[in-house]
Amino acid sequence: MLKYGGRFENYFSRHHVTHIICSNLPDSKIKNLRSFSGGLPVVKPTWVLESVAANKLLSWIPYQLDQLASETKKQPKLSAFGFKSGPVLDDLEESISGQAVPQSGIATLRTSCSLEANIFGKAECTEEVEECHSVSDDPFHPNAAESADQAPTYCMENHCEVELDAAVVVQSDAGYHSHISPCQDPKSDHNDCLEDHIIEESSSSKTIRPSTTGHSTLSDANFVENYFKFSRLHFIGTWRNRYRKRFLSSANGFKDMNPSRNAFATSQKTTIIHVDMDCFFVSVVIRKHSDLKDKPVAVCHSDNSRGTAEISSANYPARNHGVKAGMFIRDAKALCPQLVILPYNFDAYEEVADQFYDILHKHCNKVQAVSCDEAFIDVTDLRVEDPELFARAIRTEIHETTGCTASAGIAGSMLMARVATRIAKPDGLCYIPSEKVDDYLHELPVKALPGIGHVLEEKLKKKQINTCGQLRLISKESLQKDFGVKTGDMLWNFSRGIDNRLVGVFQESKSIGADVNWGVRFNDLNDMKDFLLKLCKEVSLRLQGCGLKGRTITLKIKKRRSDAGEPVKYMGCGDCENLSRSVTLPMATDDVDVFQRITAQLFGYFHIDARDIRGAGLQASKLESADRNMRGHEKYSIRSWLVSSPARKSSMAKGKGDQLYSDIGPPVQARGSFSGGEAYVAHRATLPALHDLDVGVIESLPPEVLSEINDLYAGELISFISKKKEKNAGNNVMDEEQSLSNPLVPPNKDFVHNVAEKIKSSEKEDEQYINKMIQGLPETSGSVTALLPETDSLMPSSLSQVDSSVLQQLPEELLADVLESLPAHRRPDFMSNDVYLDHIRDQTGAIDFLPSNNLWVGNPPRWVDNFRLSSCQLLNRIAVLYNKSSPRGQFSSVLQLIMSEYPLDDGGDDAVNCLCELMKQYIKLKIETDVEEIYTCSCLLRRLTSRSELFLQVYNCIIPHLQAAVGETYGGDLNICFIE
DNA sequence: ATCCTCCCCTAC
DNA sequence: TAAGGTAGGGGAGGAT
Repeated sequence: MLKYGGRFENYFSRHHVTHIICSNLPDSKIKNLRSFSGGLPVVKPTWVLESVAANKLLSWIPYQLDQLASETKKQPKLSAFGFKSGPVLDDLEESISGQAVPQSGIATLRTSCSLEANIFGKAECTEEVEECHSVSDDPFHPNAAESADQAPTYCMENHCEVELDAAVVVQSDAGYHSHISPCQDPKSDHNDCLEDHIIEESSSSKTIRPSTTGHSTLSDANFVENYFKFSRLHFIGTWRNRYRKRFLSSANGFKDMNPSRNAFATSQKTTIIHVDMDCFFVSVVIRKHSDLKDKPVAVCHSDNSRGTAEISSANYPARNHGVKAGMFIRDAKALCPQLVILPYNFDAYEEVADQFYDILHKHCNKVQAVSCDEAFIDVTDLRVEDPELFARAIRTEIHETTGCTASAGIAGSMLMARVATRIAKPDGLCYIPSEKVDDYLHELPVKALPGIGHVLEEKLKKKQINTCGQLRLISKESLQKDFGVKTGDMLWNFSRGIDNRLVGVFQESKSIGADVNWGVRFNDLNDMKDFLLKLCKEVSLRLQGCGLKGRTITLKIKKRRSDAGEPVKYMGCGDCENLSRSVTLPMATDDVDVFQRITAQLFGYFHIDARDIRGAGLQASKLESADRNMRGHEKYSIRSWLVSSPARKSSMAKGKGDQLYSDIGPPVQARGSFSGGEAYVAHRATLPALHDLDVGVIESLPPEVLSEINDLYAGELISFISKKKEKNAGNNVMDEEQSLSNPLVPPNKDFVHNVAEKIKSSEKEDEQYINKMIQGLPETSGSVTALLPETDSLMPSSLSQVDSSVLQQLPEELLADVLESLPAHRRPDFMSNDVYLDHIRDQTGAIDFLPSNNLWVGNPPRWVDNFRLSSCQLLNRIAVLYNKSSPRGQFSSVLQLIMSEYPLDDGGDDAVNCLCELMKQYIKLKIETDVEEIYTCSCLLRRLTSRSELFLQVYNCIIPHLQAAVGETYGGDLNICFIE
């Protein structure tokens, strides 16, 4: 902002700016902005999309100025030609006045969108500013630079305790009683003492806890962060990632006992050992307190015997009283009043799990981790003489090292090894030789088979199937019919002890996500928005922690069932409907802002009352490594754009250019994607020959794009252009004059120069056309049609080539002329009707453009994934699909798609008009019900202007329309500018 | 036929 | 009060 200096002052007054919405400025700059603007209210809401990088935007500005200046030269007094007053006219008139258009290109930043009317209530300007400050205090806010350092959770490494303890000290938040565990204090030896201690901690935490923290999203600003710290399920769920980092990223601790015998493996009978620690969470916590081992102990967050805290793990003495994992503490205490409740000690779990796996890896190179306390090892290759002896040795070592017991099962398959462990528990060993599989399985309850949970168990029960023996009586076909092909197959195999899975097959992550389904309560949608942002942040961090990016983003919402009351479980989610929506992007991302946008969009699909939300989760799937993603990016590079698509190249090649400005180029995101000499050598041969390029088009590209293309041609492009210009200098006197006389026109981006180039390199009819144009073309057709090469008519070949906003401002008679003179057969299928309808609607006021109130969008159809369509094709498709009108979705998702992946090159006027019409109708449709969606659209659209002339046109057409609609609907005439 | 999304189920 | 996460697999049904 400071770059533009004092010009801003003029800018604010000239445009009657009343509010400033800014998305991406630090507070210090906001202060400056306020003073520049003479104290205008600055709104910095969290929902504002992050704006396009200033350098990208600015790269297009000279280009736009070019066009403006050229047009205004030819049409100095637009009103004289009967143009109706309107934004287009205003824009043009303003630029004619010369000095009003700053060279810095601020004009292109000007835009209008006044949504505070809806979001904040427009009367409370001062409060908006306050809101702005409170938002910026949020550590999760994108503007809070330090937020990345405050990453919570275990995913980071093993610093958990340090971080948490620090948090306790710094925040004076004594709520984390479970980490002030008495078990960490070797002096606390007595049971009574332990209990006292815990009770004391619990009660003290109650009194000390600041009022700002709490048990729900309503009362704790850092709820998500804290929640994961304290969640046992989160610990379990994320453990595998930590394990991978520790044990699979290096050969550390691995030992191949007998590599030379691998060759015999095939002839060897497989031997698998399943090792499982006994009641892990309890054992670890009491491992140094032998006096507790015979007493009933359970691990739980709370010792409040009236409460609904869940027992996570109970030792065998407790189980003997009927205490089970998952039970509410009040029920457990009812069954066993003397039950000792101990808090979690996640760090201890981590430590013991490491010891456990150190031991396994030390003895065997084929280890498959199931969880922190359970693993399979394949000892076939070790050719141990006595697997039982081997397993016993491991169990002993585990016990000696960790102070906790482990049970083990030995069998010929993972399935049977697991069944064996189940029999062996607690603290035992069981070997099931293959000939005894049937004996063990016959009476085994089906629920004991892996993959059969309570639902499947119930279904089987209904069919009188309780044991594996009974299950075997059912034919495979019947099982597959009732439970599906794979599940039926699994049931059939497992009931016979058949399991062909292999130990140690490393699996890549397929998805990464974060869910919170406890303590989730919202008063309104702003609460939800905040919460979703935190989820986005969390998922983004987790992805980055794994070096992955995701293409599919899924939002899950738990919605209270209408008949469900407050859940039995304190702050639980209760009986909920589970909803989920996903979007697949063509480019994988780990960008929190992208997540935020998409998430907001997905959330919009649910149309849900914030007060009914009981939980939410965000997941990224279709994962790609961040590195691979970079390489994939090259697909969208300028090089590939140049070499891969004849259709695109053709419009840049001379003699074929339909539109001088149409082929603006590939997405700016492709910049810098390749510059190495090798790439040049490899691809130079496939580039179009220099003399095939249309110099005018090349020259009109933004400098950095031009520079990149120049690199492609090893620097020959620039000199080629210079030579070409010298050669043509004599014929371009007029250009020079115009260029000099208009200080706004950068010399190397002169529109008329391009036209002259066009003349030089075009066929005869083009020359004829341009001559006509210079002689005094009717200005009525506007800028776009003026650029069209018409060989036999001054009229555009179809209305699709006309900027409809210009068209609408034509004097009525002229419009009628235009419409009538069009050859009907040249109208594009989907567009001509739209424009006609606009015209007719003006006269009759009757025809509804929209087939229904539903606009297609939602997930992209498959062609989006598979092809790189030109934006023109894309928009055609959008229009077609739009008219088909499948009932769901928001337009912003289409724009999002366009922005994130499409090479915005050959839009063409069809695309412009199509999108303009779509947008107008969409605005009309949504302005009252979902103004934020409209806002999102306009923001996306605006970002696209920096990438494509096509969207610049659409944007210029739409914004006045939007402004009018906002004014009409909300009665305001706010003029708000977006500042990068 | 094959893929996709939106669920549900399962395991720890 | 209490911290009901995470991830893979599969099925139904629809789109291509």
